[in-house]
Amino acid sequence: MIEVRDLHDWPTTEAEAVAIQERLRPLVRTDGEPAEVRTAAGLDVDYRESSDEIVAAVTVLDVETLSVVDSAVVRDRARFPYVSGLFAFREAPPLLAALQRLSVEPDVLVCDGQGLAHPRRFGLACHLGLLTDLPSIGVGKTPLGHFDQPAEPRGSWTPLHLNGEEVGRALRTRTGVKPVFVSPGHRHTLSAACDLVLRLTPTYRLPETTRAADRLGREG
DNA sequence: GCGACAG
DNA sequence: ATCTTGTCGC
Repeated sequence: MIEVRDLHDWPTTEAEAVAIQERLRPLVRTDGEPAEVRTAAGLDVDYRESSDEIVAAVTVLDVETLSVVDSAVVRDRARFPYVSGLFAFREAPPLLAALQRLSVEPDVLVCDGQGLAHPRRFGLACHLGLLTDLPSIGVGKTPLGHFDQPAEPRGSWTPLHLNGEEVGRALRTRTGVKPVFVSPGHRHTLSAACDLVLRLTPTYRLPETTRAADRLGREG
């Protein structure tokens, strides 16, 4: 079973949330990657009409066949407003609860959002990876930072820069379609993260892990 | 004052 | 995130 480390209290104010990010950022490891990735978890959150109701969905896929081998859904009420840069304080609590309900421990977490591509280098993927101590990566649909357009063919990429640092890549997962934005979360390198995203993306723009979690959250 | 702003 | 029209491609 996935253990969630008790590294911080859940904040009420933005200042408290920022302080937690600053304190935990040095604990993130950006080296290494899983020795072998047999299973990958997709994490996604669905927002309902009240905008206060949120549904966290996690699906574990066999990386070879891309079939779903485990899943969990948690309905909750958001306890933190949406603030760019403080995303995790809104989405992480139900996602962690869903992760704890899994019976299969995935080799890597594929998060819907950024990892190191974050103003304080502590995006959702870093936060979830650190609290579970699992390898994690972020795959965002919208960039946080600046990039040049990668070449048209699938697999092409360009660096994603933020505050003068290279924090991730704009990666073309499908020829002629706008790229996704990949950055390391915890215990994972950037290049291995991009390799994994391409393996999880044989057909569409977004990884099958994310697509499966999105579908599950929409139903449940 | 103006633009930027993960989901 | 969600809303919404038009266009392209399989």
